[in-house]
Amino acid sequence: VETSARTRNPRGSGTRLADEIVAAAIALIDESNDPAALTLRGIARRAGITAPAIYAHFPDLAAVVDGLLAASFEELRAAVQAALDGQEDPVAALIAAGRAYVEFAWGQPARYRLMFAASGYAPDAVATFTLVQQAITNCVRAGASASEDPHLDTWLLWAALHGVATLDKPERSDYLRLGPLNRPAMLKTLIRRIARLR
Amino acid sequence: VETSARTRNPRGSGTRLADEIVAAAIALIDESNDPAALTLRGIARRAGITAPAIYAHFPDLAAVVDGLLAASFEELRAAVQAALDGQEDPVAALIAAGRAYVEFAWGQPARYRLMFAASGYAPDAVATFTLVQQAITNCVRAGASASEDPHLDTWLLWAALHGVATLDKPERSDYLRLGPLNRPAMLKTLIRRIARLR
DNA sequence: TGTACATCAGTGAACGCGCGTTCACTGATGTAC
DNA sequence: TGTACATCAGTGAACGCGCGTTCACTGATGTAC
Repeated sequence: VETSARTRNPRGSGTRLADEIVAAAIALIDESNDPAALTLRGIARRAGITAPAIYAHFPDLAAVVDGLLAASFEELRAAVQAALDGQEDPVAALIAAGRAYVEFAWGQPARYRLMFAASGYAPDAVATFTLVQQAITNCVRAGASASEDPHLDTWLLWAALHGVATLDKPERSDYLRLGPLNRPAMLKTLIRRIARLR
Repeated sequence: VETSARTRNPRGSGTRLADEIVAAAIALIDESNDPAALTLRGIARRAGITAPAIYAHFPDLAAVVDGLLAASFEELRAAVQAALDGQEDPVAALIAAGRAYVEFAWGQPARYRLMFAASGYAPDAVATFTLVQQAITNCVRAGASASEDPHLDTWLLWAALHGVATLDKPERSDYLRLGPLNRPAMLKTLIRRIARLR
């Protein structure tokens, strides 16, 4: 809830409030950790405006959510890209990319779930998929992976990362009586086996 | 929506309507494919009773959902158990179990998502986890798996299956431009690599 | 066998709430003269 | 430089809806006599 009065945007502000609305939606779902909290009125409250003001920028609630999803997929892609850029060695790069992916999901679990619960997510995910596929291909070229089908193996790896991302919220794992598991090492093992790293 | 008049349950019916209410909740989420459809009024409509009648059997909506979750985890465990029982060879058994797990999720995706979105799911999942761990251990004993830590590998496999279960709804995969992937073979490959089958 | 009655599974009306969306409006800002 | 005015970002009240939950009740069923 915003207390101080909002200063109204200047005349030709164009998409400025639109961006603020999407940012408010992101903050709302990330902080409440509950996709059901994503209501038009809730977003408006978070943005410090009244609900009808949103209609000047989006036709309806679904359009705001679309904006949130587009921004989130781009954020995910950028996180994976940054992880890849930070490593010289192709194996280290692939593992860093996997870790970045999972950490994005752990960092904002409700938003991540929403991204992949929506039925039309795939086009937005292709860019990230391509990054991972290229990372595996780089491992193969360097002689570090025995993958015979990087495309298929990217798919398998993606599915596994998605599973870790959504199943293994660290605070839950105690219930599964997993003992003192070493999470980074586990993730590395998973990536090594699926991507057939040597 | 039920049209004909319901015949009222006999006197000492005990948990009978309670079971019918849970069954109605399951039918509702499975058919609507939308967790938001799980409302108390919706469940009552589906069960052919009025909403207040539910309160004689459950304290509130959350209790009905708890009943749905308990029944669903038992259904999942039974499906995996049945798959294991149908195979002599331990490797075939493990693969059949993985397939049964994923098919349960594909068969009722909204319900499966709800099962693992709830924060306290883990105790209910332990029984199934134990089955898979035993299946891997059987492979190791038969000399068919190189796993050195079946508990850890069960965890990795579970996460991967969960990822396939929730990411790879078949009707979506075309968006990801996966081409004509052979799903059963993919799943088998994934299980083989993670469980280190020979 | 027949009748009065207690039981209790389920009903129907009502409540307050937050929701998405609409509509007429207000008032600060930039521009024309 | 000063004033009238058009623009338009955002407001406030209102709508109908489905929700969870409450309450007093009804009426078929089983039992006591």
